[in-house]
Amino acid sequence: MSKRNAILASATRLFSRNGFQGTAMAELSTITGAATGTIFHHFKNKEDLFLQVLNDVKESILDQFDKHRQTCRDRKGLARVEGVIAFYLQLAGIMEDQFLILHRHYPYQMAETSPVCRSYLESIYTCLLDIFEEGIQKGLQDGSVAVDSPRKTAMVLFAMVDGIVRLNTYRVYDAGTLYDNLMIACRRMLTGGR
Amino acid sequence: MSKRNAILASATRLFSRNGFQGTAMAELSTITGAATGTIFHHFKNKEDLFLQVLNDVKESILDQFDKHRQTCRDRKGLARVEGVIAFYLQLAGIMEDQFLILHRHYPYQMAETSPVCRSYLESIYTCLLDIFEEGIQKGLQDGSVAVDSPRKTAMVLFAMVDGIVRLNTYRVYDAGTLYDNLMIACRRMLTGGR
DNA sequence: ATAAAACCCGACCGATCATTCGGTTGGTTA
DNA sequence: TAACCAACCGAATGATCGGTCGGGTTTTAT
Repeated sequence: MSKRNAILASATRLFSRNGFQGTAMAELSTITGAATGTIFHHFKNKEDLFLQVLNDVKESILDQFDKHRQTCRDRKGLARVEGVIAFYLQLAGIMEDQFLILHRHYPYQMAETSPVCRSYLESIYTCLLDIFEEGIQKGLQDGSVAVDSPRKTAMVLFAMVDGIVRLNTYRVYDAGTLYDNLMIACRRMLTGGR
Repeated sequence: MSKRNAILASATRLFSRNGFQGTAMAELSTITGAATGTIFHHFKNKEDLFLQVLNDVKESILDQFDKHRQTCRDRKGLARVEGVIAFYLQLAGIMEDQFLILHRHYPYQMAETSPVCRSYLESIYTCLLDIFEEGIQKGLQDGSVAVDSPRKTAMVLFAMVDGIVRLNTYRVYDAGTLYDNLMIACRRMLTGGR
């Protein structure tokens, strides 16, 4: 692995675990074995490094969901949405650091002044909401789903799943034991019972 | 207002907006007009100050919900839960800073080493979940709610509402327009249609 | 009135921070 | 061979950080 990529990988872990302000360039230097000068050779400053990390996060998440989207083309709408939720929970476990960064404040704060940052976040959330909505739309056609506003329902659904992931990483409660209840809740929300 | 309380109030705002590491004692000193020596006279260090802030957050939130609990004694279970959600959304708007602190990473990180911090967080979440569960239990008795596990349903419900509050403060999307959909989702989750 | 206690001040300290800079290396091109 | 360049290094820098300290002022109790 090139030094640049090693820096990027370690930065992802440090930023997600300790936050932006909580991550020292000196620590990153120690961990990666790269001199501080090397880090600033590859990235013009700390913010730039963070942006590159966020870009990687965006690309890997979008990539994963693009792949997943193709595995459930033929399913019914409701089953598709359920599949997306299961995949989201699974991915949040595998790509813990990437999801953790999205649960921190810094990117959203940065987004208010940096259009690039904002566009990365928008890409991610738009993609996720689109996938949820896609499943709902399909469900409306095949009759497995009955809701008023597909987009808004997708938003509420996403808030629920993401909320559980967040409370899980913060150790407020254990998401594993909630899986079944989450699925039941999802089904009820989308079908209105029956 | 005493200097101590002025410091506490400003610290709440700074910690919530800029985070723990992002808040400088010098800035707090400037804003409150208290010398840094004065701040450290009242609070033994930055962490202690944060704990006091968190304690205040806990007490004010618990206080608000205790008051609210008494205004809906006679309502049916389902209506009670809906009332709690509406109250939660309203409160998250009014007490923005307090809720924002609970959406930051720092308290949960601190909770892993500080039992005091952990107990504050536990008090808050236990109280909130209890209120949700209470409504669900009542609903099971009066027939307005039909679910399997009241506690777990309360967790999923809370994750949904809190998730929306979070995505709202991060400006990912606007919670105001989702109010109706949220309520519908809640009702479906609890009744299973019908 | 007076002593004690509590409150308040801001200059100061050592540590740590992000960032810079002068210089070395190894591979590529002319 | 000579010139070049991107990758790499780490000591040095100035700013900023949390926290201390010695001394002053106000409040309280007796």
